[in-house]
Formats: sequence, structure tokens, C-alpha cells
Amino acid sequence: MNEEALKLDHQLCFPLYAAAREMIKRYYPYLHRLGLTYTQYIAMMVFWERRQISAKELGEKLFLDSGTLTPVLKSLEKKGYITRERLAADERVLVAAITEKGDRLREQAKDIPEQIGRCLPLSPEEAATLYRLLYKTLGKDL
Amino acid sequence: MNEEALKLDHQLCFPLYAAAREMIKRYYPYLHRLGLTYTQYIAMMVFWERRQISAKELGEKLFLDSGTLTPVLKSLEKKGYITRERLAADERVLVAAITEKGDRLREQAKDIPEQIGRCLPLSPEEAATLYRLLYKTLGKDL
DNA sequence: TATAATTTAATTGAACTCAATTAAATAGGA
DNA sequence: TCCTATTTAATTGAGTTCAATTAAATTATA
Repeated sequence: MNEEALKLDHQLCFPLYAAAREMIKRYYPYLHRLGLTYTQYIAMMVFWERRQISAKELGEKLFLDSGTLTPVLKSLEKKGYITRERLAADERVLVAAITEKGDRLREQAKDIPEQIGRCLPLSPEEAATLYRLLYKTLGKDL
Repeated sequence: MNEEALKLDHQLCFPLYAAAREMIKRYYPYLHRLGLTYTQYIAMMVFWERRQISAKELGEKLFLDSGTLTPVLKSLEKKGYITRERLAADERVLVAAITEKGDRLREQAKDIPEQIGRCLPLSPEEAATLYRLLYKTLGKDL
């Protein structure tokens, strides 16, 4: 009988779960000013890079399914940052694309990563290691 | 102007957020059999170790506030795994304590950590490093 | 070509998450 | 004591998350 295995302190899942939520909380003051949630923010990050993307591919990139993504995309559309259109060649496919207003939002967001990074209690080397190990748990060896 | 800073691939927050959700998904088949959610599971883990704890202290341990914890504790009480009582000496304080049924649940959960650990694509050393760095981001240097 | 299987989003329902507010109890100070 | 500040949970509301289901379009197969 393993007495130890079920202790919270011995789980990897728990600090992962807690650290993710604490990290997202750090973004709140910055994102709230822009009227964005964290989920909307990482979606916008993809649009700032890609201009347009199908809902399916966006879901794969963000590890989110349509139950989460559909309302996020509708909300970003409502705010005017993206458009949502069906592909003529295949009506199943929803393609979302950034608008000019979405481009302008980028300007207001551009300093957020640096501001967050500055108050993280990790050295650059530690952050790099953490980054690599997290992607490894995601099955993406770097 | 930093073109790179806002790329999803350059964020530490994103793999943290994604890896945490993927990790919790791994628990689903095991926990669903027991009728528990992940949040209920980590709360039970504390009771298996501590027998009883105030809502305040539990919230500090799990990094969760009363908005999350109140319904979780009510649900565990409803399932018969814990009791919820006010402290006579200070009626503000809610003390939750494990029941015998809660103890028996432990038996059914005891193999979960090992089963999860076995399919994690990390070496024991990598897992240890990840664990340490996650606690460090939580401000708890080990 | 008809039918079956697959793909893609949307919907549904239960639960979590958190910021903000409220309410009740207690502690501290005038 | 009386009044104020603090502490502790509960509540509220908006949004996320995901399993499961549904619906529509497309593709594959008989």
C-alpha cells in the first residue's frame, strides 16, 4: 500500500494546475484594461501572426475544442477584432480572419509579455527549461 | 517595436495553460469512474492527509477562493465524503472533515497517481525539475 | 448514384474559475 | 460599551472548459 502516492505534495499535476491559474491571474490587470480574457488574448495572438485560420486549426493550436472556441470567436467578432466566414468550397469550415481593429489592438498589447516576464521569479535559463519540459508533456519534443 | 514578443511560441504562459488542461484531461477516465471531478479529487487528497481543515486554509493550499471552493465542498458533502460545520468558537470559520466513506474512497483512488505517471512522456529527472520550477513560479522555493 | 462514414462546428449541460459584492461574526480602538 | 475595521464564507455574474450529442456538409464506398 503506497501511503505517499496520494499526497498533494507528490503530484506533478497539482503545481501544474495551480501555476497555470496563478499565471493567468497575473495577466488579468493588463488584459482587463483591453477588455480581453486570457483565452481571447491567446486567440488574438494567433491572429496577429496568421491573419486567418480555420476554427479546426485554431483549436489544434490552442488545445481547445469547439465548445470553448465557438463562444470565444463569436465574442471576438462581436468586439470587431475578427470576422467569421464559411469557406465557399467547403461550408463545414469556418475561417476566422483578423480585422484592422484587431491589428490596432496588437499595438496596445505589445508590451504585456515583457511586463509579465519581468515579475516572474525565474531566471531566463529556468524559464527556458520550464518551457521545454511543458512542451514535452504536451507531446511536442523540441 | 518587438515583433516577436507576442508570438504564441514565445510565451511561457501558453504551454503552462495548455499542459495543465491536458494533464487534467488525463485524469478524467480514472476520476469519472469514481464520480469525482479533478477539483474535487485534489480537495479529497488534502482530506486524506489532514482529516479536517478550514475552508480558508484549504483555499490557500489549493490556490482557490471561496467562489470555487464553496460549491466543491457542498458537492463533496452531498456525496457523503466530508462534513461541513461551523467552529463553535468562531462562527465565521467553516471546518470540513472527512467521513468514513471518504476514507474508503481513498482505497479506490490509490493507484491513480502511478497510472498517470506511467504514461507521462518525462523521465523521473525531468519530472522532478518540472515540479521544482512550477513550485518556484508559485513563489514557493524548494 | 444511393447510402454510409467521416469531418467540421455548434449546441447542451454540468462544473469550474475568479472578480466583485454581500453578509455575518469577531476583534480592536475610542 | 459602541463603533469601526477586519476576517471568513457565501453569493453573483460572466466566461471558460469539456464530454457528449446534434446537425450539416463532404467524402468514400457499395
